[in-house]
Amino acid sequence: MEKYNPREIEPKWQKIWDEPNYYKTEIDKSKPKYYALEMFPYPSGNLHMGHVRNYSIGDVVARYRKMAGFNVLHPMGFDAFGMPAENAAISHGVKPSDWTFSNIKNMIRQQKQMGLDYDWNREVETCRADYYRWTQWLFELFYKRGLAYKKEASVNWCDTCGTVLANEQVIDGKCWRCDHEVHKKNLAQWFFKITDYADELLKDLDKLEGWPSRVKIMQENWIGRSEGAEFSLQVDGFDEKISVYTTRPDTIFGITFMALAVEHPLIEKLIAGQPNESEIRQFIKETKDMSDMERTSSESEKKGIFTGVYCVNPVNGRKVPIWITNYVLFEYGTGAVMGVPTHDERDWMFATKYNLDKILVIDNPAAPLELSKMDNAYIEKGVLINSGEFNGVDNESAKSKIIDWLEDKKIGTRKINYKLRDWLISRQRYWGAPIPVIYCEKCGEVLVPEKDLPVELPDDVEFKQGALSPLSTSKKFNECTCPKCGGKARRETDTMDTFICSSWYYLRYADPHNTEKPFAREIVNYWNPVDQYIGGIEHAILHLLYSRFFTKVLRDAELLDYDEPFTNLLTQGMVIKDGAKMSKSLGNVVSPEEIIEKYGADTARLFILFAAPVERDLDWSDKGVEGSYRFLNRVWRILGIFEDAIKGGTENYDVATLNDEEKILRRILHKTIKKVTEDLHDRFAFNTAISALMELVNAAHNFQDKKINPDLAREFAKNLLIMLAPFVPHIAAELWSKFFAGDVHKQNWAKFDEAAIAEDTVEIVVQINGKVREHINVANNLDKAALEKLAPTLPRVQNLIGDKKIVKIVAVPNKLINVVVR
RNA sequence: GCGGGUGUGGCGGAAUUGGCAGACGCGCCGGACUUAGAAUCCGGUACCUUUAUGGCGUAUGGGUUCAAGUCCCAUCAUCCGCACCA
Repeated sequence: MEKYNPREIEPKWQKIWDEPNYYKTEIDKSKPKYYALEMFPYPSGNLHMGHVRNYSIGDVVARYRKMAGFNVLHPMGFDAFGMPAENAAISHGVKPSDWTFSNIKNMIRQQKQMGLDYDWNREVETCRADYYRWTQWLFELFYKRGLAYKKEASVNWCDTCGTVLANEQVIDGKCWRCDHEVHKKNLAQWFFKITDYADELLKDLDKLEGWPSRVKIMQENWIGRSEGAEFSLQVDGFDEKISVYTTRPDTIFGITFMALAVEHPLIEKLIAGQPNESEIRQFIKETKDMSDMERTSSESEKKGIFTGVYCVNPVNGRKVPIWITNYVLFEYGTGAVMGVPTHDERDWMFATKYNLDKILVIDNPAAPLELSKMDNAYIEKGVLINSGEFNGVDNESAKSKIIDWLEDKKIGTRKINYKLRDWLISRQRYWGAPIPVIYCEKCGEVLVPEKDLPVELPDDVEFKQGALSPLSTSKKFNECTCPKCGGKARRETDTMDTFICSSWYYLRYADPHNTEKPFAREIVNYWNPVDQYIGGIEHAILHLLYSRFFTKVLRDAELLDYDEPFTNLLTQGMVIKDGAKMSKSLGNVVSPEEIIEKYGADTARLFILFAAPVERDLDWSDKGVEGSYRFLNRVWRILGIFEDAIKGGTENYDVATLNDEEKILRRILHKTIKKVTEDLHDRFAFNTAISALMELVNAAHNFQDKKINPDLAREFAKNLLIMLAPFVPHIAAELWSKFFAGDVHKQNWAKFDEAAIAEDTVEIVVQINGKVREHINVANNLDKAALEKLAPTLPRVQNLIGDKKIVKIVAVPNKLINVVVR
């Protein structure tokens, strides 16, 4: 047989697979369906190793499931709107669409070079009008359901990107894309009301058994549900109340001051005419000028200023001073906080700094507290004191009792709060889906009628760094007539956050050419939800939370009939080299295309799947790649050695004719089938599946200088190639074509023969006091009682025991015997 | 600070349900083939010692158990997420 030459065979098979309908997927109710999906990429222009890892994992899953009898949907597409295309326009004068489409073309070429089994008939590109038409349609659906609204708010603004950002897209006070500091701006913006679904998004995390708990915990924290009470304090001398939210109603009798966020709307009224008004205004200004990072860091010093006004604690009538502070967040709760220094660390620090009163309301029954000796807030459990009729109640049960009492007396109410904010979806950018809204002087805000969708992106726009939305520079885009009254109107010039485009693409794959609606309900109900979603952990909140939200809204709109979009989620680890993530600045980038050129796609795939478990970070090793290449050569060579035998073998043969050595090989073969099947089907343990295949090939090497039974050789080759097919599709297809008819990728998955695995005798371990002292061969499945009887008769055991006494014998069939002596 | 993960040879990793620690691969050492090299093939490779029916060993210290990498408690290291959310 000729030498293994991936450069020749890989393009050969890729050409065959590229024929229009080779991977075409259709609904087939005779088989269980399986939807395997990798997160679609942003078309940056080139695949990186992270993509290679992602797609290699997905390809094994999809190819294996196909062979195992599932009707598999495995599509690919591009998350094609976004800033970089626009930056290319700004700096190189290239049209964003040209830049994007040429990048997509190159990435598809690279994906095909990897031998991935996508159904390209279903490809979606979110920047195409036939896709964003439906993104706009979905926006209108949200609008009609009261889930899209425009309001003026303090929002995150990134100067470098020249646009606003959602809370989820601000990481440590910095922009998720360009890493520049973000600051607050007051702007009228579009929001999606994700908070309406906060409770369900939280509760349904329990349904996601197939998700890593890490991701679920991150989402749980992000949603940030808390239970508490809301009540108001009357402002002394004003006809105003200050509403506060607290999770510690048990400390309500300990309020000694009131703390307001600098943005609190009541402040203007309170400070007008106060002697230190200008000083107060100065403090507010300074605080507002601080960066978000500084302001929200728990490290920063707590500062405040007294308004000169008091309010009244409704539970005990105590008059407490109202302060304006830098540590109360306007966005959360009511923007006002009750100050209980004795039982809250922040309040303690604040009260200490400004010499405010402190009242103990919870005592430690084990070691009674003395205020004068405390240098910290007491935040442990305890019993209420100084709390009227609640004295003596333990603080945990007091929480609920006090809320009941507040409700009874109509002072306050039980309240659930979330950290989750509504999703800010408008972007002052060009390369995105235009928000389909028209502003009419008479009729106000009007949706573009469905029949007029899509609102297409114009091309007479100017791209300038930092300028406002480029769409506002397009005359033909801006000027329009009102769909209601026909009068002069103008269009919304903001586009949608690209995370909206990616919140529903996995639905479009199911029905990608539908021109009547985004997708047909029954088709989506067949293919979706996604059975196995695969991607990076960086989307733990962003994309994965938004998609869950979309799914629930679409379900309520009766467009689909399930609750969660992704049944199982696999978060792959990063590809690192020399201890760091591959990056241009570190100069440790390995180009997938170079590796494929040198060793072939099969080697690249094999290495990346073998080198580490999928969830863990993968250390790139050039030597390791060579090892994978070596293995494929070994496979090629051993089948070459067996060539005549394989061709001369038959498929149904009498196993009894095999000699002992051949029986051992056959046993290893069937054990391997069992192991690989388990590793692929329920564990995604690709690394151990591959190591089992390596062991099998090593075992076959015993026959390199010997004659091998042709029937066994054929059985071996057939099953080996079937098992290799999902991992290394090209070499498997090529070798298969040399020995067998048909297409290896359309074979049924290998089945193991339980009888072949069973052994007559098994080796078990004999321990004395837990230490291995002897290995013996006994009949397979020899029972406990027999093993217990056997142990003391062994000469070695008798020798070692000497005159010590046997206290106990523990026997585990097919495993071990432990003789306990004293 | 809170929450979560991880810690096993020179390296990547295996041990799935508490049952022979180190599978498989890399590297290294030795051998075969070769004029020689490459490639390939075969063998060895945790550590220690008195070299064998030996001891010791899975971050550290303790515990449970006939038996612990695996379970429990504490500590250390490291990575990730959140972080003034009242």
